[in-house]
Amino acid sequence: MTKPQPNSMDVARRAGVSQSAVSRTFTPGASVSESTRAKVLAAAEELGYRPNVLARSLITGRSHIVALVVAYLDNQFYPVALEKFSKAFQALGYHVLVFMASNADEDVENVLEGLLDYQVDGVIMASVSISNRLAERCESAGVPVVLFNRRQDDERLSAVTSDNVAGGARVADHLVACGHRRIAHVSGWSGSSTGRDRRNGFVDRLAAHGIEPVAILDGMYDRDVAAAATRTLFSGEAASRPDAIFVGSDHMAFAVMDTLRFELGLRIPDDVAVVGYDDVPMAGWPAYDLTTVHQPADGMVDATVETLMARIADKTIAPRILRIDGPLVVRGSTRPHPDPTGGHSRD
Amino acid sequence: MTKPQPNSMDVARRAGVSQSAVSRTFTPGASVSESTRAKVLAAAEELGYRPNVLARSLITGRSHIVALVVAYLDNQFYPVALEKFSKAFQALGYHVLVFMASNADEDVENVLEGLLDYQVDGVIMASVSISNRLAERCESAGVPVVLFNRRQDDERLSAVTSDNVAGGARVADHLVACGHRRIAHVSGWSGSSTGRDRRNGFVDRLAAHGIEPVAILDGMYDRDVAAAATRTLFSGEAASRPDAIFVGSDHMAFAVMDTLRFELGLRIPDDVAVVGYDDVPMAGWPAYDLTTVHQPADGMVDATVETLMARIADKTIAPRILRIDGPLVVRGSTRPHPDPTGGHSRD
DNA sequence: GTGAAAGCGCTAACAA
DNA sequence: TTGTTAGCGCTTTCAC
Repeated sequence: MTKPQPNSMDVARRAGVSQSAVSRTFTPGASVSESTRAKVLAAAEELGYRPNVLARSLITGRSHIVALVVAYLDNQFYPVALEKFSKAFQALGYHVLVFMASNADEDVENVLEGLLDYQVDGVIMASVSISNRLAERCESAGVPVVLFNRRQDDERLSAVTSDNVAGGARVADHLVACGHRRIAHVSGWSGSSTGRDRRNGFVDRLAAHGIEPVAILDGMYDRDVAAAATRTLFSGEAASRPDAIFVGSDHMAFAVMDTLRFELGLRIPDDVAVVGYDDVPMAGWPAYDLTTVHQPADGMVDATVETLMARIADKTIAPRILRIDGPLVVRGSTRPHPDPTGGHSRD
Repeated sequence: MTKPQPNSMDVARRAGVSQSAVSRTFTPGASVSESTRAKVLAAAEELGYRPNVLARSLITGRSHIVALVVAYLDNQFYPVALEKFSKAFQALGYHVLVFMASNADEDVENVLEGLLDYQVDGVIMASVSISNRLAERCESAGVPVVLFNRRQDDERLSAVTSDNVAGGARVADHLVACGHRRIAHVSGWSGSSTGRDRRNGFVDRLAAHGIEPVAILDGMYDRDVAAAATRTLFSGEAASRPDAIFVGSDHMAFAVMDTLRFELGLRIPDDVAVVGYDDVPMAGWPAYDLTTVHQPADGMVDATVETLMARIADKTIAPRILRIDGPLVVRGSTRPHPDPTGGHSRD
């Protein structure tokens, strides 16, 4: 049952050629005559031979393995991205090795060691919560890194995000256009660039409309924290309560909506409007029907893959920082005000 | 910036010992004196040396890589499982290489080749839709396989599932106890063992109660198909419409509920009761509050990991087929009938 | 175009 | 306990 895997020498013997002829047959750019190539292929087929990628990587220095570092998969945006990443890399002859990591310093070390141990050709950091040091240490060890859905102030690191500042601004415009004036924000983790950019874009544009948010609470990208924040928003005087909430991610927005409807008994959008960020598939499900900023996962993944592959091919090229814009998708969790109090328009 | 990674020879020179001493220091069971060990560790630390896992695997025949083959990550059960798998393997010094695969024959070949190319130590098939042949060919190539959340009639393959037959039966009991008599089933893909087992357990137990389902439609584990099935169920005469639906997975159940509420204008559970299967986190969210059969993901993952590791350690051990039972979690999508027509009880 | 030979970084006998 | 010596399976000069 357990046939030992044949190696290139077995194939060479069977084909009546040298071992290097076998290697050449399986090396894309190498020079082999059609006849030997045919003999080798035939022998390989009969024996069920496939070159050992690991052995090859020893000599070429390319493992054809890419690491994906991610903190959690609760937020549907990440599994969706993971699926796309895996398919994209598979099509390029690469494969994705998964590393789960929290913020803990200990984790950072373990993950780093793992990355280096497996000689990964590149790293995608899809987590918002992993320490910055990790990316820097990978780069300084010669392993290209691309940050996905986050960026750092460090300009030496490649990063692909949506245009979070513009997205936040777009939400502000929309809520104002809907006639809202008492607006709250349950933000993404303020330790993450993504959370900060969305908040800043939102708050600044609100200010341009002459509006200050009634409250800004950090939702930590966590359902429970976001739910608690929602309760806080509605615990005070009636006058201080928001009539619209911008939530820093769809994942949290669902928790906010659940709390609003089922715990506080409020109607969406009649009593409170809600806007999210990401446009994960679930946002389009009728149960939520959430107005949200679309993050173009396809485009972001493609850009990330391309950037990483370029840096793998040539480590000397300059890092890229890409911002891929996405539209606001208006759904049923917000409703244009029939008679906007202030008549503010979008520009 | 790009320091070349040091190798064991560099460390040996620096520590003033032989290269094998370095190897021994990093090989758990090897015999090294405390003094050389200390010297090696110091030198390694200074140089930032870590053994190359790939080179090691060439000689040991263990890559410390496990493949996870999966078809899609839409169904929340799979990302949750993936996260647990990755963490569990990381704790054991293994890592997960992801392979996305559809049913297509072409995919089966590509995935198989990928698995063999990377010399993975073991394979977890978490997909319900990948061809049976793949698992068999891995095993016959000497790569241990464990099926996750599915099984095959082939007794030579290890498999870990929940007790799908018992789970289906439990749903039948519950719906009957709730007083329902016009019961429909939107099943999981009938090409999958999981889909068939749940259906059979359900239908057989219903029969024991003297009830025949009003309809059984294959939902293919797909939201759109399940939604279409729901429309079909309610397209006929009022008398032929179900007052309860058992759906073969939570993922489909959400689509069924959305269709029921927002397209057909029906109330759950008043007009129609709905039961799912899996108990993914979302099933507990108030927006759905879905009665469902709990699949113990933790237990299933642990059992799968353990089974796979055992077979990696000793390929001659017999395959295990494990069924891990989970309870029915009753939530708001079903309601006990105040006055059950037939007075059927659960046993 | 082809084979011989050297080595990628490591582990595992084998002597010492 | 230690160093020396063979490889693991492959790619890549280098002569031919």
